[in-house]
Amino acid sequence: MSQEAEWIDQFAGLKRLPPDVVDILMRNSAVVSLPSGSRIYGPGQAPKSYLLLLDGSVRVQQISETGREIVLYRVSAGESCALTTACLMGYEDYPAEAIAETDIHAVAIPRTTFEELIARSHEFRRFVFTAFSTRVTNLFRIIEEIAFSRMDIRLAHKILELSHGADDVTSTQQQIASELGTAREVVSRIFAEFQRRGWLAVTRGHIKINNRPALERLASEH
Amino acid sequence: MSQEAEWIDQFAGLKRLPPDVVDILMRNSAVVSLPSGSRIYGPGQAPKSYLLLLDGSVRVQQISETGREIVLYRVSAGESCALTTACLMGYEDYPAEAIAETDIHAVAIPRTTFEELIARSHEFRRFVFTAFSTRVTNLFRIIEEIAFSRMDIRLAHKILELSHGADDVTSTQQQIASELGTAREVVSRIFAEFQRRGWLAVTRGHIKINNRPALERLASEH
DNA sequence: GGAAGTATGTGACTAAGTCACAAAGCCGGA
DNA sequence: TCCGGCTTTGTGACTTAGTCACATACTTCC
Repeated sequence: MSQEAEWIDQFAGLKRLPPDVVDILMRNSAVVSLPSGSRIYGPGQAPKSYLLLLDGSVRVQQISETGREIVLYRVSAGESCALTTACLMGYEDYPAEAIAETDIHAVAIPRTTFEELIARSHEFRRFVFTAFSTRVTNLFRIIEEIAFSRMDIRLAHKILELSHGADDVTSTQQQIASELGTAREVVSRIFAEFQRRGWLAVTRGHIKINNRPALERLASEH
Repeated sequence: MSQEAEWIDQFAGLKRLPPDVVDILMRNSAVVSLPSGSRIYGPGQAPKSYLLLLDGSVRVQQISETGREIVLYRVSAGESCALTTACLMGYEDYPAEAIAETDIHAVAIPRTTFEELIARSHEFRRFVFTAFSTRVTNLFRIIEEIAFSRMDIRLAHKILELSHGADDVTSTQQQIASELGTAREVVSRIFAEFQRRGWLAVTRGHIKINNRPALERLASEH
């Protein structure tokens, strides 16, 4: 129980749950582990429980018939698979694919327990709906980006995002292309231009940022 | 009250609500009317209540800085503004814009009542989450289309959708371009090609379908 | 009938995606 | 250590999509 009391602290939105609700949550949830690379949900693999991620990272993406991919969002430690849950509750098939990017630990809440928590607790509702709206807002942003933004701007943005403030990014061009839903050749050509300008140094599987302000300036153009 | 009892029948998912829940719903909701063209939500104009559309049609769209638009989805009579509501409950700003396409009548449920209904009724939760997952599924489909589909295929698809089974569509090329998030010139050129093939006849503000099977064949190429 | 406003067509150009293939880097085994 | 196979990256040639500028055509209404 003390171990369980620990995990709940990872979720800011759940800290204020009343004790009886915490009790229901604890009794009916389980901590699960999955190895890196496992497919958590996908078409024909409907979600069965609400997941709260304790550790690791989950990538949610769509794959086209021609094999091109686009990353819709990531679920990180301390977050929940909010949209999946909507599909779970609406009994709809989940049309995207969720892949564990690292080994992960998560709390699994069965559908019936999830419903009970929703019914009982204002705080839990708030937690769930806030997660929803964050994801939906983010999806809207992605649609806007794909439809209206230039690829060089999106790429500058993505490199800065992947760098986490450091100057080195370890990723292949194909992986970055998949993040953005474009073709590898396009990434290669834009990188060539960025290198020509002295903003980056690109080697196999690796990008070094040499002029962060320039990238930030370009990224902010949208 | 009999008038109110009528509107609830328009929503298949609400028919089985228990009487006490119906009572709460009736006491705390109001039927509102808005003229065609009114902006219902938008950035800086946060939703204040959950809307159930009785009559008319609402277009939810995004507008880029350069003025290009894209339609995300429509809310029709008998449906709810599900995504908006998530933002309402999550207290996040709604990043898209909802416009009444026709004069509309809708039932407005205040946030606090909405929460009470969610807490009390399994059927109401089911109704809300089903609407939610339908919208999210649809957003995923749009992202896939924008990112991976050819414009001629998307355009064929859209014309068939706008035709509602008839052979005439009344719409300007600019309106169709906005639906698809592309530029008017692109629509004009693809129409030129469709006309060359004898599939369409295009006049000012009007499209006549002359070869529906051909359009369907192209649209189904996905 | 003409003016103003709206809608459509088109050329020239840039950006992005596709296809085919070459070249370079990496890794493991002989 | 060197070689072969695999992965990653680069590039030319081409198609598709979006942008900009402007011409032309249709409508409406005075």
